[in-house]
Amino acid sequence: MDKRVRVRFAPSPTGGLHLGGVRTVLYNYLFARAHGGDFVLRIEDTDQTRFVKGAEEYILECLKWCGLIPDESPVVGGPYAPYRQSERKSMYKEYALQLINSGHAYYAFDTTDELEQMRKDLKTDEHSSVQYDHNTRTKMRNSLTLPADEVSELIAKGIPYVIRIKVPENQTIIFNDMIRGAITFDSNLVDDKVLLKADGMPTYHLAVVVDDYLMKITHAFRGEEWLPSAPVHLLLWEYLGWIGDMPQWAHLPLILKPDGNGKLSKRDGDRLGFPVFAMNWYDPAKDETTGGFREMGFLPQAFVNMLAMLGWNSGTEQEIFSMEELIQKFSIERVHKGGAKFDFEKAKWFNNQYIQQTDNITLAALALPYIKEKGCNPDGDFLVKVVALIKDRCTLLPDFWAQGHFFFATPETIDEGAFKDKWNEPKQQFFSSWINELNSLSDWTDVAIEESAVAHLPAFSLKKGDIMLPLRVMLVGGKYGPGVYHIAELIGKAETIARIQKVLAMLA
RNA sequence: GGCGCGUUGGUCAAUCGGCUAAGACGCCUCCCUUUCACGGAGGAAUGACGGGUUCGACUCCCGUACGUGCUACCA
Repeated sequence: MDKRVRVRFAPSPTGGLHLGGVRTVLYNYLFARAHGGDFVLRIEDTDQTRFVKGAEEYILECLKWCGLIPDESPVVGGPYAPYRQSERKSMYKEYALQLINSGHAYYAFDTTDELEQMRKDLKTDEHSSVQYDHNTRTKMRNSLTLPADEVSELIAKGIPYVIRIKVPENQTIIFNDMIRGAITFDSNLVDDKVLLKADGMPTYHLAVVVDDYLMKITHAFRGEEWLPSAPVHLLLWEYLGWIGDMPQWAHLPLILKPDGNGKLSKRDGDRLGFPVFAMNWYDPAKDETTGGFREMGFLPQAFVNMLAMLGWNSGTEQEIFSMEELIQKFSIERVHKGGAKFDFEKAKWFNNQYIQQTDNITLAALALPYIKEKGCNPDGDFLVKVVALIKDRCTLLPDFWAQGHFFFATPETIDEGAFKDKWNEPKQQFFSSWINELNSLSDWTDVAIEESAVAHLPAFSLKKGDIMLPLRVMLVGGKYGPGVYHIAELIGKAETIARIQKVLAMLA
């Protein structure tokens, strides 16, 4: 008896795909999969002035990267095509007209200037924002105030008009939100939203309702910023005679700035040094690129997992979930009501967790581009060994270079300061002498190298601890990295000796 | 200004009337490691505030404060 579950993600192609957007997709996707339903992607490109070329392709690519593939979309099509609202333009007017005929909508001929004037004139200290509603519509030029013949004359003459919804007076509009429960609005405070614009395109308000109906959407999840316009949508479902088919709503909490207040925006990312978009976004109009999580070195699984936990949790202590587990355990009812401040440190922690649980061969392939970018092209098996050794200190993919560059190339800079004040003659002599010993070492393993060093130390009255730091800096360039002898083993005999000699020469 | 939504440590958060208020991130201390990291052991909340209801409230109700969203022929 129950209808097949159908959900949708309906972005407008105006720019990069924001964290919050991806999370909305994710929750939609998880819900659809959990219920054996369909996940559709619908492009809401009704505002031609804000349309950005390439944005749609970018969104598709983001979804692909995240593994959130729609079942129906402008590219793969589907039974309810087209999936771009601009291509559905002709469908909307019919419904707007239907609303006019039933008395729930009307034509309005007010120009932008007239609207502005009205808002200015009626503005008071108490009401800083005046809306076009049951109160003001009687003072404007519309089919409610104008004689019928004049209205048809204006239309016949091609005078631009919009169609507005006629919001009823003194009604309480109630609807149930899957996350927030019952939400109540006073219809007197709801304005007569434009449904059909002068250019013939629908506004979001008409388009969502018509398309959700036509596409048989059963559950509509969207950002909390839509809550205030929900009563308009509700009224539309009712007036169009579709109320029985209205989807169940869930308004998702906002993702907020880590510091200060407000919604997280692209600017905050730039300012605080972390991405806000899923992938790099190039804005052709401004000729600038905004960084994304993908390019910063996040694994898509970690990114998705992190997003899932931002506003939802399973009620257990588990934080790491595979997509399959998320599908199984996610429930919209457990989504938080309050907005969450985005914490980039926690995001990085998720990535580190995924790096640790990824096998070294896969990891080597993921790290390789970042190493090639620096001009090195290590052998595959060698890279896998290096990855195994340094992965626990890597959080983002580029860290494989930062933490392992000395495996692929001789360090360019040497942090002499790290050991120079304790450098002395015996140490100088030890290293000069020891490299000869190393040269004849047949068993080149970390254990053998260490044994060789330990055996050679007493002759110079030195202890193991005396040479550890200098040796490390000689091989690595700084005070970091895995075990020194292990590094020596991996970079090989010739390179080890060469690096020691090089620094010795510098110090002489 | 109006309306909507929210409010548990710095952050994400568990708790759905019994709390000595989980856990994670981050931070700090110590251990391990003669590097760094990992790992291990610890440290830090008078549950925004004020009233109710109740044997008992972080949990329910009301008010206040604060935050946030909307208030376009943008979504």
